[in-house]
Amino acid sequence: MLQVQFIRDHKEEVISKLAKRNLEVSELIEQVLQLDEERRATQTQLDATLAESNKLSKEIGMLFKSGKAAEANEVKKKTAGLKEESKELGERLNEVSAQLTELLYTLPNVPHESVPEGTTDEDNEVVFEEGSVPELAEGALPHWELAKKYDIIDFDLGAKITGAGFPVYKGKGARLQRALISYFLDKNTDAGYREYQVPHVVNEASGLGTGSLPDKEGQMYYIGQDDLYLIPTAEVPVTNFFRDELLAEKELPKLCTAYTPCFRREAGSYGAHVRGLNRLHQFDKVEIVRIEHPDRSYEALEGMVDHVKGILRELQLPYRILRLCGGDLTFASALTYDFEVFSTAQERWLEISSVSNFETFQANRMKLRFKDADGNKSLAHTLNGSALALPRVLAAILENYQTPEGIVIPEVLRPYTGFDMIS
RNA sequence: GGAGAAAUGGCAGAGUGGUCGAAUGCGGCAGUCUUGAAAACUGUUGAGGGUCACACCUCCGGGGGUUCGAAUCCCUCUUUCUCCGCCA
Repeated sequence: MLQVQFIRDHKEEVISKLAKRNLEVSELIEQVLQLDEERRATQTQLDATLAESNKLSKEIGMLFKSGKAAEANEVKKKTAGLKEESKELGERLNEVSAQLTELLYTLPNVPHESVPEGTTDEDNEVVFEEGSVPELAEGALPHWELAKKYDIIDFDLGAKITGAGFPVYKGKGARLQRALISYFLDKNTDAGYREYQVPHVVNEASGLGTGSLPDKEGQMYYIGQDDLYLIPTAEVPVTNFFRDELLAEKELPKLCTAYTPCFRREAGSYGAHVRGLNRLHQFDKVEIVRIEHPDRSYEALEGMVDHVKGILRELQLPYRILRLCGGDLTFASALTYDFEVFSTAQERWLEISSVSNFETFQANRMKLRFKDADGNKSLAHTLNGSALALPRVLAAILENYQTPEGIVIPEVLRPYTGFDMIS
């Protein structure tokens, strides 16, 4: 959520920068500013009314104490109107504030200046590319065929017990999955991230904090009976550790990593591009989250990008990095780098990580602040990234490492799998 | 799931209707003393809104109510603890 103060001070800048997201918000901004003014005016009126009745109450208290009951009762009469007035003003204030918040919730984050113009994923800017695409032998298969051939992932079994998009990993497939999780977590903790295991369901406040709620697309699974949401990513529980916190400046940065399953309804996405592991309702992901000082958040973002690079390099997968254009940027993000691996048998790029700086957007929603040595309080910056999302990495490994003899396990994973080949 | 108790500032912990944003202790910060440090002593130290700055307003788990006035009384929700039941 953008800060009202910021919108007030940088109105034109907000409008022109949001135009990068192909949004025309000048009217909305006017409404916001108008509501904000009304809110403050109402607050001032309410404060004055309350001040007056506080004064009278004290007077009554004094009179009663000194035994002047008659005079006290006389003063009492004066408070009736004030009470009515403050009640009305209070209701109006709540209403205006709610309207303002609702409007602010509809405004996405202001893109960073380096975000390229554009409307779709076609306009994303390739900023880096590395690794070579392996030459596959004749008869190379897509991962869903390989999964069947070696009996390591069972989509039908998952469909039977749950539904489409909930695969069952079997035998060496399950073991490889576990190996990847351990490997990623080790890489992250080696880089200074503290490991967490977190709940896989969150409450509404947490969803609002990261911008996952309001959930207009119905992306999250909702458990109505208990008013909880299945997490779409570990970002939600982990970032919300710090909701309503006032950190000391020296506590920054906070580096966290967590493995969780992720649940996404993905309503309306069907077709060839969602085959196999390409898009699932439940998948595993290891996430990294950072809470940063505003002065260092972009440095941190680049550091996260380098970190993910290092992992892909070790796995020896061909990958590229995209800087997302304004039209493709997610709601809360100011700047996002997507990582894609090349899946050889499908001959397409698969997104396996998304690394973003949210600046103060989430911090403002969740009141995540820090205090410097002089006692000044500021919103912190939040960042996160996948390191990494499992299923597509698995898909790429299966496809890129296939040989006529079987699937070769990447060197770095062998200590974790305990085998070097799936055949 | 049933019965009971509790939730106060960074922490501990007073406060049961009136000048309480809240005693006291610890912690933090600043100073005195000291070559330096510790100890001791002195001062200071919650958050949000609002203002050029004051004033002023709000906040004692969340929400609602009673009252001229609520940390204090009532209702409700959440969480924690104790006991019982169930259970990986």
